Amino acid sequence: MIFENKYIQQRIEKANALKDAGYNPYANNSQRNTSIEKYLNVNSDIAETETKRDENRHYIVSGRIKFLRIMGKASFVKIEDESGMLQIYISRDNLPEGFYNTIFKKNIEVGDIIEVGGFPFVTGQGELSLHVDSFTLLTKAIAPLPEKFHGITDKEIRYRKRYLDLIMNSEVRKTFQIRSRVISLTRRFFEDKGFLEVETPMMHPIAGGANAKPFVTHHNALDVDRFLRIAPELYLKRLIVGGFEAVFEINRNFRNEGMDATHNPEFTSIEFYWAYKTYKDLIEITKEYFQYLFDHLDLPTLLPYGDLEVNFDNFQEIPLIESLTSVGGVPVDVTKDKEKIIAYLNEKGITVKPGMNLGQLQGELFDEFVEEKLIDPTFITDYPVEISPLARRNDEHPEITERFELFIAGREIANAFSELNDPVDQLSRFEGQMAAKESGDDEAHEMDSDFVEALSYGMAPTAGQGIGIDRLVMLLTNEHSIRDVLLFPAMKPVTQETAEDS
RNA sequence: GUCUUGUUAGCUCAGCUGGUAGAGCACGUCACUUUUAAUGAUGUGGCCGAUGGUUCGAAUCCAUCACAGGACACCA
Repeated sequence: MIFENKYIQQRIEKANALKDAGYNPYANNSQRNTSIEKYLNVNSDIAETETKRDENRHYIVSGRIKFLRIMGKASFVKIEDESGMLQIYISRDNLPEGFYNTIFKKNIEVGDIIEVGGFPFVTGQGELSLHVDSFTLLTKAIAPLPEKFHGITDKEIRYRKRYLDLIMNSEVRKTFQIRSRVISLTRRFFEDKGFLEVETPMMHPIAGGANAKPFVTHHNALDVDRFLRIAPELYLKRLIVGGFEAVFEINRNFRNEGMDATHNPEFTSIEFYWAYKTYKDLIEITKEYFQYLFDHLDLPTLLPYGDLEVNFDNFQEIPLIESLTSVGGVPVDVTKDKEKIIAYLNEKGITVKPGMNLGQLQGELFDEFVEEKLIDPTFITDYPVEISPLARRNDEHPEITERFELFIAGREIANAFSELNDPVDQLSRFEGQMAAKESGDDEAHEMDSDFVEALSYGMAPTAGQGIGIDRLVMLLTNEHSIRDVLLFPAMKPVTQETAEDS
């Protein structure tokens, strides 16, 4: 039985006592006329007055009781709404006869949501407060809140019961407010640039656009399996074929893989595609985008991240092969030779899967020796074609692609390239991926012949980019686990749940 | 998936080399009309994550399992 806990029983009894006394413990007649933040702002002048009070002003505020200090015939209570915390002063003689002793002191407690009216005054300790002359219980909380000083620190409870985390930790609310603003600003930035926001399918017949294992579901009416999308890329490019010249989509992707500090099975990205542009233009718009975010979020461009400090005025641009040497310290002659790379990696105690090609090995070197050293924002450009199945080849150097990934604080934030629009090349790249899949790479890209057919009608030269919103928010809020920027991160069910459900 | 550390009251945590459980907050009762984690007095509260084992005796030792945190692997 869910309410068998004795503290909950006790509070249910209080709710019943209130009902018996004619007070609805779940009243629905809120008269609130200001937020706590506004109240504190509007009345900040009271401190300057001689009496430190103004009985001619009157406000009604609402909030959850966070602290309750009862001192005989008067009490101080701290209530919190979304905007902030306010101290209210309640004295017996300012409320109806008997209310203070028999209702307030007996049946109101921390966690309850109340509404009070009164006038502003400043206490002897100098705190702007509300002198209460009317008191209404709006919602009785029958479950006791966690301890008032330490709050709730158990990460498991914080993630599983995010509502408790939000009640107890106001800075958590702040993180999610920033997240919301980042998404809103991102939308506005691209709209202002003339991009059109579109919605493409979340359920795909072929899971394409990235290398990842998909979630599978079944469509009964058609009796076909569908894959939750791993990326919207191939649909957005179909729209470019259709004649839209600048589109973007902000939404969830799903990948059926491991979970850790930077991976959640569902995550949010923005992908945008821009016709008649190249990856060089994307570098410029990306810098502009970050500038825009920092301006509107009012963040310092020298941003702390854990022990690191990231300088957002210092965007770097380094070709991947060059970075292996200049950042990773790998000798130049090693970076261009398959056998030497394998020998070099082995020497460093790293074993590689047999049959890797030069591009994959260069990627391996990058992951191993470069990625974590890229602290200030760095565009790594010119990726090997073998590890870029959807990117356009460089006209002069067909073994590399017109692509970049943006790294910040040692982590990949964005992936972008001039799109491959040669349908014959695209077909053969898919075939190469098929071959890789045959030889055991179960995350190789699926053949999508409908997409190849779309390209065959002609896609204007286009540049496209994806940005991981969760990781971006982590960076901007100095959070180090993706779970701290997801309101409801994925969790394993606890045993009891599964037993009851089955 | 591997390694590692946790899981004790509603919450935050003690509990040493095995001898039937402790604190603070919260809650109950009493006192208190300017407090700031209010204070003082007093009391209630526990299947010590689950299941087995060792033992006269297990919160404590061992094994298995579950969940979580961290690290690694995987995820270009």
